[in-house]
This record gives sequence, C-alpha cells and structure tokens, in this order.
Amino acid sequence: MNQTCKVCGEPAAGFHFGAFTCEGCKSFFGRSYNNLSSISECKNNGECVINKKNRTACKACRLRKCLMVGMSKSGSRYGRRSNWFKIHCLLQEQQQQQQAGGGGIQTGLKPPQKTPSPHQHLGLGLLNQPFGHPLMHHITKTKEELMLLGLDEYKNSASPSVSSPESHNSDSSVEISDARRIPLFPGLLPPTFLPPHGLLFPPGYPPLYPGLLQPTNNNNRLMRNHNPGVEAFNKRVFLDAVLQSQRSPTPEVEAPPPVASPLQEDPIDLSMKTMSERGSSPAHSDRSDSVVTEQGAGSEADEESDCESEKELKRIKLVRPAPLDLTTKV
Amino acid sequence: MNQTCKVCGEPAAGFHFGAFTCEGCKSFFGRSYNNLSSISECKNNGECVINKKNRTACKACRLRKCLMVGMSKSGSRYGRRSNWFKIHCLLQEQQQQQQAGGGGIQTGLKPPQKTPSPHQHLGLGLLNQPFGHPLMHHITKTKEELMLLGLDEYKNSASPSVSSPESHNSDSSVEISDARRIPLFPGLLPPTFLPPHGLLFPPGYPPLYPGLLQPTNNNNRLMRNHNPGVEAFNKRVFLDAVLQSQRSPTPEVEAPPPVASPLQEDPIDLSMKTMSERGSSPAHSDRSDSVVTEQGAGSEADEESDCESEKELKRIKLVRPAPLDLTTKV
DNA sequence: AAATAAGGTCACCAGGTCAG
DNA sequence: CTGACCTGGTGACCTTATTT
Ligand SMILES: [Zn+2]
Ligand SMILES: [Zn+2]
Ligand SMILES: [Zn+2]
Ligand SMILES: [Zn+2]
Repeated sequence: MNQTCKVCGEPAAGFHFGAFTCEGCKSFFGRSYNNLSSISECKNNGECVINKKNRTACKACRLRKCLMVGMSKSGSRYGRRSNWFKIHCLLQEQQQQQQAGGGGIQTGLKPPQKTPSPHQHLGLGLLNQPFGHPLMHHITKTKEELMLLGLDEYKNSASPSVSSPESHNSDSSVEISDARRIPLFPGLLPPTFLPPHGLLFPPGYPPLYPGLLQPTNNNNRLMRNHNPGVEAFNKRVFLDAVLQSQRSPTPEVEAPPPVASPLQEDPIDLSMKTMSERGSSPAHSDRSDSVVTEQGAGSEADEESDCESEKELKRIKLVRPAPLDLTTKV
Repeated sequence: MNQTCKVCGEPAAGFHFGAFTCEGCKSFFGRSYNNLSSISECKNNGECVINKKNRTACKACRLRKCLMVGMSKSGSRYGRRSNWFKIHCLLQEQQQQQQAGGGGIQTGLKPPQKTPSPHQHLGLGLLNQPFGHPLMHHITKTKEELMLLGLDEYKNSASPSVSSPESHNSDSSVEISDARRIPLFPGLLPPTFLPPHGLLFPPGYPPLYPGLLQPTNNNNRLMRNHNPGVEAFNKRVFLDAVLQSQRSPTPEVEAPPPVASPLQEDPIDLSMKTMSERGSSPAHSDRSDSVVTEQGAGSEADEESDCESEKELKRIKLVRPAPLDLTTKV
C-alpha cells in the first residue's frame, strides 16, 4: 500500500503494533517495550522531531513518537486484513493528500474526522488523546516517565481493548485508550477495520462493529441474502469503485454526512485475538470480546481481491470514493 | 566485500558515516567531527594526497578527504544491509574488473550506466557536486573552513544529495580524488540500494528506481505471481546468480532490456527509499511524512534521503533458496 | 492457501576503550 | 592521537502464528 512509517516517515513495511511503520521502528518498539530501562532521557527536553535520519538519535523521543502514533503491544493483531481496511487506508490517504494541498503537514492531532468514520484501533488507546491521554503526559521526557507509561500500558490496554465500545470513555481509566476519542490520527488505523458507517454505504450494509452491538455476523449474512440487490456489493466492488474514482478524479471529495457519530465509534478492536491474550497472559483478560471476530461473515468471498486491488490502488490515486453500494460482505 | 577505504585506500572495515572506510578513518572522522578545533591547518596549502601511509600526517586534508568521499554524521546508517546492496556491490565489482581489463580506471563520467544504473548515495550529496556543492568550496584548506563545512554539512547535503546523475563531470577539482568523476565511486555505495534495472532480472522484476516512474511493488508482486517462472527470483536468488557468474566469469552481464528508461535514471539516490514509494512525488521533496507531531516543527528536517530503498525489496517475496548465502558479510 | 504481522536472528554500525 | 577491539544497539530478512 505504500504507506509511510508514522514514526519516522520512511516507507512502511506494514502495520505493526497498531500503526504503519518501517522495520526499524517496529523492532525498536518491540525491543523498547520490553526494556524501557535502556532508554535514556532526551537531551533535548523531549522535543526531538523524529525522522528517518535522526530516528536513532534519541530513543526517548522515538518511543514517545511510537506511542503518539498509537503503537501498543496490546493493539497488535495477526492475519490478513479485510478489504475494508485497505479501502480505509486509501481513503485516508486521499484525504491527506487533499489536505496536504491546503496546508502543510498535518500536525499532530487532526481534528475529527478524516474519513467518515474513523475507527480507532485499540492500540490506539494511547494515542487517541495525544495530550489528553493519561499516558501522554507521562511520555514526556524522563526515563521514569517512559517507564511508567510503558508499563502500564500493557496491562490496561489489553483488557479493555476489545470490548465494549464504550468501554471507557471516561478517561479516567487508566491511561489506556482513549483512543476512541480522537477521531483519527492521521495515519492511524485500527488493526482491524470496520467499514465506515453511513456514508457511502447503504444503510445497514456495512458490517457493524465487532463486538458491540451488532447483530452478529450471521445476521449480516442473512440480511444480505435477503436482499439480493445488495448482495452484489462487496468490498471488492467498493474497492474497485474507489479506484475508479481515483482515475477520474473528481473534484471534491465528498464529505458525506457523517453518519456515524463519533460516539459510537469506539470502535474497537477488531482484531481477533489480542496479543495479550495469546501470549502470556493468558487470559487475562477478559475480554468478552473474544468473540468478536470480525465479521466472520463475509469472509469468504471477499478476500481475494486483495492483491489485485492493492496493486491497482497503488497506482492510482484516489480521488474520491465512489458512491457505491456496498453490500458486500464484509 | 572487500572494499577499500575511500579515504586512505586500505581495506575497508565497513561502511561508516556514509562511505566505506577503514577503522582508522572511521574513528578519525568520528573524533574530528566533534572536535574540529583540534585540527590544525594544512601546511601544504591543502593539497595533501591522502593515502594509507600518510593519512595521519595532515588532519585537515584527511578530514577534507573524508568529506569529499561523502562522509557525514547524518549519513550513517545502522543495521544490516539489504541484499540489493550486496548485489549492487558485486555487480559494480564485476564491471570494474571488466573495465579494468580494457582501460584504466574509469574516468569520470561514465556515461550513464555502468551498471545499469549507478546510484549515488546521499551521503554523496557532498560529493556529487564536488565543487558545485555549497560545502565544497568550504572544504578547502583552512581550519575555519573545515569547521564550517563540517557543521553545515548535515543540513545541506541531505537535500541535494540525491539527485542528478550527471552532476558534474567537470573535474577541476583539486587534488582530491577525483572520485567524483568516477561514475560510480568505486567504493561508494548508497546506504541503501536499489536494484539495478534491467540486468539479470526478469523484466519487471527488479524494483525500479526510486522515484521514477515505476509501477509499484505490487505490480511486481503480481507480475511474479502471474509468471511463475519469475517467481523464483528474489534477491537472494539474484545474488546467488551474481556470485555464480563471478566464479565462472561470464562474459558479460547480459543487458537485458533495460526496462527503465534512462531518463529516470538519474540514478540516484538510492538512498533508502525510493521516491516512488514515498510518494510518488517525483521530486523528492515531499515529505509526506505525515505525521509530524509534536512540535511542530521546527526543526525539521527533512533531509531525507537517506537511506532506504531497501524496503521495496522486501515486498518481494523471497523464495528462498538458497544456495548461497548471501548473508555472509559483505 | 494466502496474506500479513509478531518475533527471532544476526549482519552491521556508532561509540567507547585503551594499549601503543 | 591513533586504531584494533569490544559493546550496545539497529534493522533486513526469515520463521512462526494468526486471520481471512
Ligand atoms: Zn520508522
Ligand atoms: Zn529527544
Ligand atoms: Zn582509511
Ligand atoms: Zn594537508
């Protein structure tokens, strides 16, 4: 997909620990997470701007940046990604480009939404409220702070992660995620991805969020079946449409009426199992979520397209999403 | 890989601060960089020719040479080198050998390509335009000049670095080496490296040059898939092939249909990332980086270029193979 | 089966050491 | 000062696990 590392800007190798990152930042985060003590304080008052060239110069700031962009051990996920995720990435990219035109680089927090409905990823927990976030302030300059933050993060984040959307809106919760609040960080994407709500999609179409409220996969599936017309839509179609639109760039992007209210968004994890679970900590977690699998439903058909579409995607730039329908499975 | 120190000519210990150098020159540069005041002016009007035996005789000239060959604190890179880099080194070596037979060293400008396409490395920034380079003139003889240049270098070099191939052919330069003339610097290599176009690779296979025109990785991937035969190729395999050929020196390397047009060639950068990936932006510039969080900025940096490219490679799937190992150290 | 991320491995480098 | 040697990382590549 040609994403860039959200931490240092070099081409991303993939989505790691909750954010698109390069191999280096991925490894760095993985190592640092388990060894915060190795990180010395920033000599620059915690204000280093991380880029490709200087990323190794200040570990404290590099780690801070990782957390800022939403990286989290608990937010990780394995496996193939649905086309929705890819679509989202494309759309986001488009928006950024457009915005870029308007302004400079986007600074940290982007206002609310870029894409119709941003979803956050659990990992984001940390991220979402960059500064508001409880952990955030920890992530300042001292080593101690980094440690604290790093440590807690794990625990907390994990549990809540998945589950309830609303899990906590309150920030009080620990540090974890508040991700939800922030609409999106520019490059952040949820480990798993939900289709945007409302927007372009026909009502009811997009799969619901994972664990939350929704009906469940089966329902989705059924619904689709019942409505033949809808069936035709699938991610692939949507994706293609997006691509198409890119080719023939249209003027504006529409900002569709954001259907989904931010609120709900909590969006959640979609990941199937969180790392926390897998590993060590057995279970700890709660997680009701367990279940959440992403829509299991659609699985099948959809996937295939990945590759192709991806490639296409790359080449084309997107302009605006086409209004298509979506039915597909998710 | 048996490279020689670009500063003094003795066998290089590795790629340090942007150039292949011996331990001594590496340490010298590292020390001097942080202590320019310790360097006294050249007694020989700044014209000392540095070699293994006299390298310690004139610090000013040794440092100058370091800068001339592209050394820079910002040009350093960590980690393992991509196999493409190794491949490039091998090919370069082969060519040199071949040419050696024909003539002497290659003089400066070799037309466009020796290897399919030489790339420069960013570090070279300094180098590329030896005299044209802003810093270059600083590097003359006085201590003061050295200091200035050393300091600024960082900033400037980055940007220009990459660029144009043809940079300058002129040689007026001083005594120094003429390295610049040489199309490829014998030993210089970009920190990262892009695979040569054309050459041995199946069409379409090798990643294209950075920013230029190319299609994108995905394409590559797809292509491979579609063409089973091609799939087999991967860096490792390629590398093996190169090595093999060396053993049994084959006449020429075949020059397969150069896919890439010279145009782009500018070869360059190689630095790490290719532009293409980054954004397409042909120009470097860009900065896509999105996220700049924090601070906004100030500092900045953009320097881009450094290193990268290796990433594309990755995307390709490796089959693995392996016969030889390329892993050995370079 | 394919995609794709976490982790592991270890080639490689900036820095620090210290005998010369 | 110099530069061979060591140390602590870094990150490219590979393996394993998970999800689609
Ligand atoms: Zn990075
Ligand atoms: Zn810092
Ligand atoms: Zn040397
Ligand atoms: Zn001199």
